[in-house]
Amino acid sequence: MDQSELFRKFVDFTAAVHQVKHKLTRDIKLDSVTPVQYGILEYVAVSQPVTLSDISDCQQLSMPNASRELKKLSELGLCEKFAAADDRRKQYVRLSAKGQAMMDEAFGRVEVRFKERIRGASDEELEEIGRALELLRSKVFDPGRRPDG
Amino acid sequence: MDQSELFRKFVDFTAAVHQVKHKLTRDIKLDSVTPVQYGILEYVAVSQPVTLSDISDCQQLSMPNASRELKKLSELGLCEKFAAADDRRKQYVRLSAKGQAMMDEAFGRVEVRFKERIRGASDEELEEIGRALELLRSKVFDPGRRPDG
DNA sequence: CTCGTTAATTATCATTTGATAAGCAAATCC
DNA sequence: GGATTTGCTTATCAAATGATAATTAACGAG
Repeated sequence: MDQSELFRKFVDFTAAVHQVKHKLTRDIKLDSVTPVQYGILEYVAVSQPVTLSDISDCQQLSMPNASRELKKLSELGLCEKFAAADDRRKQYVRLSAKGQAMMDEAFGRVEVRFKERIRGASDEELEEIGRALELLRSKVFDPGRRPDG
Repeated sequence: MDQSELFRKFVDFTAAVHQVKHKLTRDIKLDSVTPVQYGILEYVAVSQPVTLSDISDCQQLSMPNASRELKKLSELGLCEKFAAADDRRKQYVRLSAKGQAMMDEAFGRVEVRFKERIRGASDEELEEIGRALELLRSKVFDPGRRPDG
């Protein structure tokens, strides 16, 4: 397997991931929350607490736009901001109880679909899948990875 | 590894894939083409020839919106439509020479970045990565997969 | 202390995107 | 052969998103 062949697999794979993820989550996105906002909530849910800058970096939003969307989410009562102890410029963000409940419910529904999707896999296959996820995560899809790292 | 643990890995993994893909392609998207249009071009490039309906399904666009965006791409000289021989209602789409050249160039630039990213991996690791991609592709991320399939 | 930098906010604007209604021609069904 | 369905198109509207400039407050270096 040379690198170019691997690249073709990579392209194909990422397209498939994107499509499958979309299928699993399409009608999950609660009303009153736009797709971008849902992405933010998902990110906060997994990585909280995070700063505005984290959101901006990881969700590829400019700071002004991230700030705007977060303000809306706060107004909806789904997120809370609180000042960082160490640096008073920073705003940490976490889900409110309401936001947490909403995301728990959303993840729960996605989880059901995910399980349908892997239904029929043996224990051994599940192990295999888990190992493959971790392998790719560490060797290819580690967002922090720098070419010279 | 139980299914719920696997699900958590899955969520984490898809987020990472999304983020890495974005990093690899962010400033690739040529001017004069919007992100949605770039997505269409990428899809057509990989799967051509495709029908309007295929694009609508796979890029999650309504038919009217898919039609509109494709019209713009045609006007830019990046795509060509041609009637299907069997069914005169259908419109097949493929890249024009110009569009193909543009996508070749775009993929080429992404490929360079991808190779930087996996630089340092041994031949054996590349094999491993390739196998992992295929495994996940077939067992988890096959977009066509039906729960009862 | 001052200067430059960082984190975030507000305001504003253009563009992109999503959604809907209406229409047409070709295919399919009875 | 008339009704229905499919594949696509056009037009239009509202909403979401992206981009920019200007501002504030806090931090950090010298």
